[in-house]
Amino acid sequence: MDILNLEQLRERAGEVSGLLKLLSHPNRLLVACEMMEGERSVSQIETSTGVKQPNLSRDLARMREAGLVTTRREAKQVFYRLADHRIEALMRAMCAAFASDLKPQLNTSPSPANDQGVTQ
Amino acid sequence: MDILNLEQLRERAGEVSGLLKLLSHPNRLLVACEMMEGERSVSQIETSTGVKQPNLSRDLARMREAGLVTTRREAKQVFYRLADHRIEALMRAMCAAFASDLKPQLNTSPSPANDQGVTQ
DNA sequence: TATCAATTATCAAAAATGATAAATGTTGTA
DNA sequence: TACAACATTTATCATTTTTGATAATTGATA
Repeated sequence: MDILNLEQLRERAGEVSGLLKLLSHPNRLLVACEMMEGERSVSQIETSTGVKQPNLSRDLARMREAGLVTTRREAKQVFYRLADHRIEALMRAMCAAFASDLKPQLNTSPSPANDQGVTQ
Repeated sequence: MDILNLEQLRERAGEVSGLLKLLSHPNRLLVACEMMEGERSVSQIETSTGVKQPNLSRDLARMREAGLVTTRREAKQVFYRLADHRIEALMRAMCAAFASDLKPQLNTSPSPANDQGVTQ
């Protein structure tokens, strides 16, 4: 028995795996990471990630429909952000999990040379 | 700037998204969840998840090749387990993120019936 | 060799991807 | 209003990948 027991996750396997699928592509993962720092317009995301706009828009639409992100329109621009605390928590957890063994920059091995304070 | 900055994740976006892709299918997600509780034989996983063996084996092979799980052979049976602490941490984080707003059964509400102390 | 456990091979159907073109919606301006 | 410019979305297509099912194969044990 772990944090979430299998039975519960079985019920939600489809839902959760659907969300994960949207994070399982380099472009969309970058997009989601970009939004960890706050809301971003489509143009901003296009510039920072290098994903071509039509494909980016389609990816954003999928993420929107899945409830991964929400939008806000301001004049011509549409701003995207991570939908809720669950998603933010997942992103942080992913970063924590996968950053930890790449470079010593996490709580596991305090590196003085690293100026990138990790908040968890 | 967040826990893992975008530049680092960009470098690893392919790698990480590749791992996520393997968790982004209901069957494989269930398989991974099953292994959160310890190593499991292919037959055990087949039984508990209901995934047909050939497809399960193929999925397990992909997870193996991606470094998500490792194996140990004992007589006729092959036992699978999550590869390392990163993966375990990711799974726990996912469960935490997605269980938290479903039912209060997380660290937020200590359940005495849970005998498997969670190490994070 | 017979049996059990697991893997590999094969195939058709479904879905995802990247590229390009066309169509929206919004704002400012004549 | 009409129109142009910008930001975003939708449509379309060929290619690749994934999927679920079935059959065949390998490996280990008695």
